[in-house]
Amino acid sequence: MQKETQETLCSKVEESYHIIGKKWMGLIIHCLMEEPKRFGEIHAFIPDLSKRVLNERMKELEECGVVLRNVITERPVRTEYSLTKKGAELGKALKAVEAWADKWL
Amino acid sequence: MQKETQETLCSKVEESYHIIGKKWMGLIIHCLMEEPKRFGEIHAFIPDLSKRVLNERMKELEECGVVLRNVITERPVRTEYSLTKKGAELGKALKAVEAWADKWL
DNA sequence: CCCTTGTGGTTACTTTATGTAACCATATTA
DNA sequence: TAATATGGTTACATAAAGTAACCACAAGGG
Repeated sequence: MQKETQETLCSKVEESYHIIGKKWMGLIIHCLMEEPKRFGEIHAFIPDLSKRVLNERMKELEECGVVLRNVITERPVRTEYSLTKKGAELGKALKAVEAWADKWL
Repeated sequence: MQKETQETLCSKVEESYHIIGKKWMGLIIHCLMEEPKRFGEIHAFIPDLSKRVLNERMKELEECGVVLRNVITERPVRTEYSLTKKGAELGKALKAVEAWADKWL
């Protein structure tokens, strides 16, 4: 028998876990916190993350407004990714998780 | 050319994102924050999460000390999952993410 | 002119993770 | 005797991620 107080899931909460619950998302946001970075720099920072998936993640982060993509039209073309305000605040929230990690892991 | 300040990834940070970066992890911890719950209750709370994966996630959470499994030897056998101290503190950290979600999503 | 370099991708294919539905063991109840 | 309830487990299908080769572009060297 279920409890009477049938809790229900807040869609915002659900959506946030859908974002940070994807593989590599946390680390990507973490590595953009200090300063904007180029594609290759992120890739160098997280070597186990393939270019294919990194590109996919960056598109997702751009689409949900966490990251801004700035294509620099020099040659060779460079792309710089930076956190938006929204993204920077997500990064700050994730610092709580990192503090937990530092204490417990 | 890479920057001189070659940042390197803290393994604790990496590990924490390896935990919360798995599908459903955040929601499972979220739903255990109020009170301990049984297998079926978690499953009812997150209907799209299959029993197969839920069971797998609970084993992982138990193994990394975030969750405690308590098998109640009544019939039918019931299993109650509760957050450990470590898990409760992770939950508190995740509240920062949920607050972000509430503001930005 | 052709060849190599560096960037940020993309492609085709393999491997891993997750979803799905059926099944199981146990005891209680109808 | 059959159905119910719990917390799983199993075999198989689909989706996500890993891997390595490739591409476009211009710059620079020979």
